[in-house]
Amino acid sequence: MRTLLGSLRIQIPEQLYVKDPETTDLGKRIVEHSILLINELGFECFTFRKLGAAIGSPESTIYRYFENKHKLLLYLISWYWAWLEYKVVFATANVETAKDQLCNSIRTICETVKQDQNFSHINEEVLQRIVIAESSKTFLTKEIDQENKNGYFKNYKNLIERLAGIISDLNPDFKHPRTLASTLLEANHLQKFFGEHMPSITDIATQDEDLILFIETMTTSILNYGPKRS
Amino acid sequence: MRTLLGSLRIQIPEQLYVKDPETTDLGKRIVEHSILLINELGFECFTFRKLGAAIGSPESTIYRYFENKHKLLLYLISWYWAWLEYKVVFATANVETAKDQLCNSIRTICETVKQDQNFSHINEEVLQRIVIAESSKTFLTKEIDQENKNGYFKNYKNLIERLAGIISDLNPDFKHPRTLASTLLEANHLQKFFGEHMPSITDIATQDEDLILFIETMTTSILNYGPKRS
DNA sequence: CAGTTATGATAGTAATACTATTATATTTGT
DNA sequence: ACAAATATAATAGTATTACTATCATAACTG
Repeated sequence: MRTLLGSLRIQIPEQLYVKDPETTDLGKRIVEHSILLINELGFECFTFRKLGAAIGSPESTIYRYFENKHKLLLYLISWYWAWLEYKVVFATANVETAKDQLCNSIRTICETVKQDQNFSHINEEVLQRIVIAESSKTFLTKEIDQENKNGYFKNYKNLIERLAGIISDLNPDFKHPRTLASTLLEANHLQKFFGEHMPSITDIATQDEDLILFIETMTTSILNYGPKRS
Repeated sequence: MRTLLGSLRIQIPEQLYVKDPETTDLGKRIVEHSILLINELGFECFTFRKLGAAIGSPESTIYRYFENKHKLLLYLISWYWAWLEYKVVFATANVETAKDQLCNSIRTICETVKQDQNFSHINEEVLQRIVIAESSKTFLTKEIDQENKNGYFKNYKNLIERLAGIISDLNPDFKHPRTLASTLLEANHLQKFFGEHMPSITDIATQDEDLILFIETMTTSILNYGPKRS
């Protein structure tokens, strides 16, 4: 992933920030420490004041980069979706069959991120934990329709679209490629969270393999079964 | 459903309230109007002060029934899970095959609630909308482990356990009945939400039938495919 | 080196999430 | 029927949050 992060820039909808944090050291420090602090405190207890304290700047400075903490979260989660989409692109490049492409994509999505590819100021491992615990809060709001219209969820949609494309390649008759894509993406988060915090309602170990098996089986079986005119 | 609500009481973990709201008129008014107000404002903008204004009582009175708005939400969502479990029990009673039991359960879970069975102070139709948009906020918090230990999610777990039981009856070899149960339950919410607010990433019409078809197909195909030693 | 821009330091405001106090109803026991 | 207990109303107060505003200074830019 070194080359990826070295040469390609993760594109974030510019409506999500006031000033692009990638353009300054301070901006990068804001992003870097917001990830650590949201993970540590949870989004509800996270405040710009605390973030300011963590980086030694007043909260008013952070407002020059992000309008509010909700948009900062949207920014971080958007970053993750774009990053994940690139990982999926790489994982499916030069792969012959759509079946293998889908398996590789699922594996990419479900694999717990390991720290080692962390060359930028963004700690992807911690960011993934934020995505698992906080990402649904970005859209489960009363402002969803307006924010969706504003393009805040573009990167999420792109990822779903890409997965749906692979699904359709594998089975062009399948009627719900997008629904399946978003279901498997979110099921991954949900089950990871339950595995860690409500183990009694999971049958899945905390290792990745078991969850990948479930999601792979679910996906391939619905695609095999779905169009079969029996 | 008349008899159900008339004779059976929905059991809510008593840790969720300070004083049982079912025991007084005021308590019922608090519950009734909290449902309407959370639906109207969204959970973030909902406050005890506004709820007090809606029922003509000071906010301090509401604190005598619920410790805070998070616990009030937990109470409402718990109520829904218990209610849904009873609906599943009725929908599967006297049904011969596990296959039909599962189909009836899925139908019960996925059907959009219609207002007519609203005999109590609880408007189940509106409550279902709250469940769709807000229920994941009950567990996606930093306090999850403690709250889980305290039994706040008992009713949710009961429902998952019941569904998992039916799934296991249908296919005793299937390794992930709980995971499948929680996945289909939450996928239902997610897709209903996306269908209404982010239609571009769904292939599912806003009618129930299409979503039920997807979830039924997903469930039955993984159960057919899963254990098949091919 | 003047002018712009970014940041720091500090203050202020309305709203939120409570807690506390006291007065007044209402219910309950005898 | 009346005292005692309890529930609710009315009101006030506090720390924190989510901002907004102002001004000084530092840093970069033409």
